[in-house]
Amino acid sequence: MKIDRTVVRSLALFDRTSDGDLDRLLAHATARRVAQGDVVFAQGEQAVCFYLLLHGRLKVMQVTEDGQQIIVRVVHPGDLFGFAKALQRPDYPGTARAATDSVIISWPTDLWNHFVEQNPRLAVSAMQTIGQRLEEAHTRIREMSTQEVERRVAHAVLRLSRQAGRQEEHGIRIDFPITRQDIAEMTGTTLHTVSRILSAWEERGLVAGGRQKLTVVDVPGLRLLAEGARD
Amino acid sequence: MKIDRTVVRSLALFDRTSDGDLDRLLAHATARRVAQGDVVFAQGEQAVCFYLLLHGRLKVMQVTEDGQQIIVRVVHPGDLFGFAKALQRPDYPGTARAATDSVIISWPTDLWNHFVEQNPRLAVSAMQTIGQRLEEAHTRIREMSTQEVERRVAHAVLRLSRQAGRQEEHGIRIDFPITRQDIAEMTGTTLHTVSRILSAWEERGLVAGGRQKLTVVDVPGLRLLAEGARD
DNA sequence: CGTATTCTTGACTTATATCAATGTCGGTGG
DNA sequence: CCACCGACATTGATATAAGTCAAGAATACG
Repeated sequence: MKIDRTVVRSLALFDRTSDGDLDRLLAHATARRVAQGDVVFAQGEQAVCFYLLLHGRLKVMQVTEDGQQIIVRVVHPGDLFGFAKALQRPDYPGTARAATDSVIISWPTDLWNHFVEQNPRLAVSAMQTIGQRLEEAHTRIREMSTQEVERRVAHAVLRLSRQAGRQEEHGIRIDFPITRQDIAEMTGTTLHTVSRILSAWEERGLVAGGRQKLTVVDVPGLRLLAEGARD
Repeated sequence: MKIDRTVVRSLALFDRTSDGDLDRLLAHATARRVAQGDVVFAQGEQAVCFYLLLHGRLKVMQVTEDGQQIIVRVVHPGDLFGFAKALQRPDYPGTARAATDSVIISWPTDLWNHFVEQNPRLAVSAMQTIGQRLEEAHTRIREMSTQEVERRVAHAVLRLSRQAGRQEEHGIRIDFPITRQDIAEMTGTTLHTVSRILSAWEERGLVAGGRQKLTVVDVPGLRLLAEGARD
């Protein structure tokens, strides 16, 4: 599949990369379409490639030994993912599955160190990307340690509306199919609790739900909840 | 204060750094002693320096708007910390406090990008360091999402005994002063619950406690608990 | 249409937080 | 050197948020 250079060029990751360097990077890259539900790589697999999402959405999941599942993160267009080599790991720590039809680029992992060493500015960019991800993880830890479930869910939904929201007539619609179960796995709770919370919010006119759909109707109202307003 | 080059040389971070490069790095560095309880940098402060811990232990903490505190991580000798610039942040996201008398090296933040760009192999090392930290964070998220408090505490204690343990007559002693409150803030629970759990463990001969002290007596036993053995 | 997900809702249980009181250690200063 | 004080720890009683169990309804899809 042909790589659309204008799309790649516009990504923040390559802000400071020269056209020449970009060409050299793309020379070794492969683009690929993945259909909704397809797995890009599975937990425990040998890490043969690292990836960049051009279009669509992916969910990265982990399963624990006892079969419990959590969503580690949602991959948005422009995000690097599956860079196990940066973590000194031979295998992928999670499974990446397309939440909607998507387009990805991949490189062989062997090239990671090479690219980073040849291309220090890219190294800085990549490091900032990972750094941001680390900060997100710490935010999540902080929320899970100190906040009750409803606030955590409120934060998660607001984050999704920011990162994957599309303005629609009645509010901001999360632009990919997402289940209550997904939200539960993102916030460390159960689908039952999420369902109850969303029902209550719908009652109060904060959101509008539906099967695998979610639209935030009243952003300020939700934000108030997220910031921990008492009653 | 004079920098001990042999100590620095032995760190994994500089594995692949040449002697010449190392000299150049250290030329701009400042070493400093910090006493127990001292703050190296505070949450929200302008990030003027980034640091490397040579000796001792630090706790990195965050306080939420509503005053709750969590321990983001424990810094061990050889760890980089306070590299806010890698996260594109102007300020420190947390507070670093010496848990015991420590020795640190610092560099001005301005030099971070410079060093990384001049020194691609260091970039790779640094990225691996951050990557490992990311993975630790994900582990913590996974544990908080899926495991009950006792298992989380067991994991936290085992991790500490691995990273900061010193073999003693009756077991592996955590080699810096640590309170029940600290453990609570590391696992997202309360000091009461931690106290109850540790008392129960002491009863069963798994650990030996004491004021700001903790010794793991029966590692396999604790590990069994951590892995989630039913009764 | 029927079949399979996804979602809702109610009743019940339980882990863990909260509230409250008391105990103990270890350093400081009189 | 001893007494006292503040920080840390223990432990019981009670409250409650959220999980579990169970059943059914709605929606999408083949």
